[in-house]
Amino acid sequence: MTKKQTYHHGDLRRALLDAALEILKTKDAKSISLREVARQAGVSHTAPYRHFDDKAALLAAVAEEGFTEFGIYLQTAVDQANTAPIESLQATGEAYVRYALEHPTHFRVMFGHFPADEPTESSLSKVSQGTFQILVDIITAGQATGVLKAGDPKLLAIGRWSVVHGLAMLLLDGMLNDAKETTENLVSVLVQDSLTSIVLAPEKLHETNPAKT
Amino acid sequence: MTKKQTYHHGDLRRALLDAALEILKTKDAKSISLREVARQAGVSHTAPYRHFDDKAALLAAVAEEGFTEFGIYLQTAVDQANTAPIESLQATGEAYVRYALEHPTHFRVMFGHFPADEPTESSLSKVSQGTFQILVDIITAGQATGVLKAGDPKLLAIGRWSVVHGLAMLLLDGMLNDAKETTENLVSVLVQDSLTSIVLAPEKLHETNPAKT
DNA sequence: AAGATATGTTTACGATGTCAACACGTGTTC
DNA sequence: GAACACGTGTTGACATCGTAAACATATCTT
Repeated sequence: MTKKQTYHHGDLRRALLDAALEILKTKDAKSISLREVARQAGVSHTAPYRHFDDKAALLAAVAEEGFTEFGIYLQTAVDQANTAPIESLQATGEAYVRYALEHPTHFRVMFGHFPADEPTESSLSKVSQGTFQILVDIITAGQATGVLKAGDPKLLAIGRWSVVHGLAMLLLDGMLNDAKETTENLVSVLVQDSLTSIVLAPEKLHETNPAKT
Repeated sequence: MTKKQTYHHGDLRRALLDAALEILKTKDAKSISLREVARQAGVSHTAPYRHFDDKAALLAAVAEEGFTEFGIYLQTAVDQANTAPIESLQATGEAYVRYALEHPTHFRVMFGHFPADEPTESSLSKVSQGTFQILVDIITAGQATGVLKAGDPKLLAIGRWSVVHGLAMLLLDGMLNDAKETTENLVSVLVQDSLTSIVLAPEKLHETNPAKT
């Protein structure tokens, strides 16, 4: 008997999130159902209501976990890259898109459940802000060492964010299916290209191994 | 009697699309229901099936119309702008985001219903390809006159596309709600900034009224 | 005029999100 | 340790949804 046959589950909230993640491996975010999540977790179809206000709240929690994981993913990319801001930006940019492509359904849940006009105070948006901060920090550092151009770091970060987010979305939506290049190449080239708009010495960008002059 | 009380509707397909568009003014794309569309059009709830395979097909048709309208919107922006490629790119970029913000629900339907891996042969993707072509043409022209840098125009277009699409999406998702700037300013500045990566003489970019030298 | 076909309706089914009422364990208090 | 409140899970119900089948009516073809 592997199951603990208690009436109470122990940590149903956790189990429901896991169940949702499991289902997201197979199904689209919009075709997922609360009842299916409950079924997957082995509980009755209304049990989730003891832990989440409604279906949207469950998905918001899934999204929040996604952002946390996503943040770690990006931070890892930064840590593994050269400490130079340019390489960091390149690495985070590629990692951003890679994550989206590796976790397409989760990624969509993450970005599909924000109320565009409400005050952004939820813990969800706090977490996503944290992820965004990674970018801001790199840029601030790059400006300090004079590698990146001056300007409001937040604004510049939004610019970087837009590029990779747009690219990720277009790829997820299959809009770029008939591009000749490998997706990997496409991403690498476009991210590098876009860096031109923030780097002070663009001519260095296209050296594969940027050497000091 | 304003209604033509015929049993047959006349152009129910059209009416259903209009009904869907009408509902999209109020409701989110994911919470729209086929039955509600039928109700709005004043027909029974299964009537739509005489014109669309299923709900997804109806939404795909809505998306297709969106892309057509979107294409006209962008083309208008191009036509009204200076013929110079840089101004055209700036204008299309801003128009892209503006359209998304003015028609948020429609925009989401447009980009929310592509199967990411299937062969892109639907008439929907044909239309969206056409919209994309506007960008490619501008870039090709700009390269011919030596204003824009060399390189595969399609690739460069994807780069432009990514920026504005990402920006639009992030704005729609409310991820940039606490930016200090006006949305309008934000878009204008970021689009202009991003143009650096494709223009040959970036120093000219920041003149408000670029004069011939 | 007659049959074929296109277009709309009625009815029905299973699935879904959510609510209300109920049942069971666990913790708290005397 | 008994009584009880509360947290957590279940059952049952309801309106709504997407969709299929059977049916009805209008229009087109000949």
